[in-house]
Amino acid sequence: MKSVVSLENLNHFDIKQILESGQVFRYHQLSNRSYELRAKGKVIKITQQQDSTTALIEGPNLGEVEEIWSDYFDIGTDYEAITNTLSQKDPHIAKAIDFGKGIRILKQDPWEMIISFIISQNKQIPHIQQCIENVCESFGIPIEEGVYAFPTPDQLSLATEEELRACKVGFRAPYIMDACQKICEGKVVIKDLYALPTLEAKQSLLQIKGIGEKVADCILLFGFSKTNFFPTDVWIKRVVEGLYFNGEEIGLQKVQDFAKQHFGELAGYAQQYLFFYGRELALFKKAK
DNA sequence: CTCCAGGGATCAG
DNA sequence: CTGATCCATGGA
Repeated sequence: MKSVVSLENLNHFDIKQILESGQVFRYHQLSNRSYELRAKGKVIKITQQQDSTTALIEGPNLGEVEEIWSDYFDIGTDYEAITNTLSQKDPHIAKAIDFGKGIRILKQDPWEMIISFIISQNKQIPHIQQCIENVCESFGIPIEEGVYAFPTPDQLSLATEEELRACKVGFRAPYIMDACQKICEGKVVIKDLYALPTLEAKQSLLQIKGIGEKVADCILLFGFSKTNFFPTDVWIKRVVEGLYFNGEEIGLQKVQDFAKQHFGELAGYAQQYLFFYGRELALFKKAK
């Protein structure tokens, strides 16, 4: 049965900016302020109303539980305070925030983040999205016609390497298998990672093949709300070098060090604003 | 055709 | 420890 949930009294909430800032993959635009989103085992249509302070969430079998979605969209976090603090750091981040002040960092499923960002390495965003859909179709349970839930660890652990390669994940197939194995055997325990000190949580994730510095940071930021991490990919590196170092190539490590000391505990939020700003305006494209 | 993508594992020095 | 090379796949 069709049901509707509404999020009200929203601020710092722009559905386009939230979904298109690179943190989430299973969505597509339906119309101007309306998107289909596949998350939490559901397919929803989310539409931001004209007044911008209300968003309607529609879909089958949503139940009456609004908390699920207000948690997912991080409604409890005070973005006014975050953006005020960050904007005072320097004019560049202030401009990036002004450009994308409706961004929020979603609270996504950690397991889905693990697999999604393993797939993401050395791929373009549309390819990542396609591969994830392939994996869901092959191993997830159907939600509705033609749409499948993200497979659980148990479900995905049944996949053979050949079946995974058929999903076009290429050399990442063994990485996915290793992630399934370590989660299912309890070598990496997702629930425990929330409580662990952030660096220990990261060390745990780094045991999984295919998870390195950047992928681990994405998983921690988007799946575990560890908002002090600053995932540094080729894009954010170029943006930081372009804005803060006059376009000079200072290297990955120095970009990370700079972000950590400059943005401190809010580095993860800063990364989202800078990523969306740099990517949306196509600033600092390839070096040559 | 060549180059590269929200990188990481592996190998060479 | 740092740097080069390889890894599938698809689009520019």
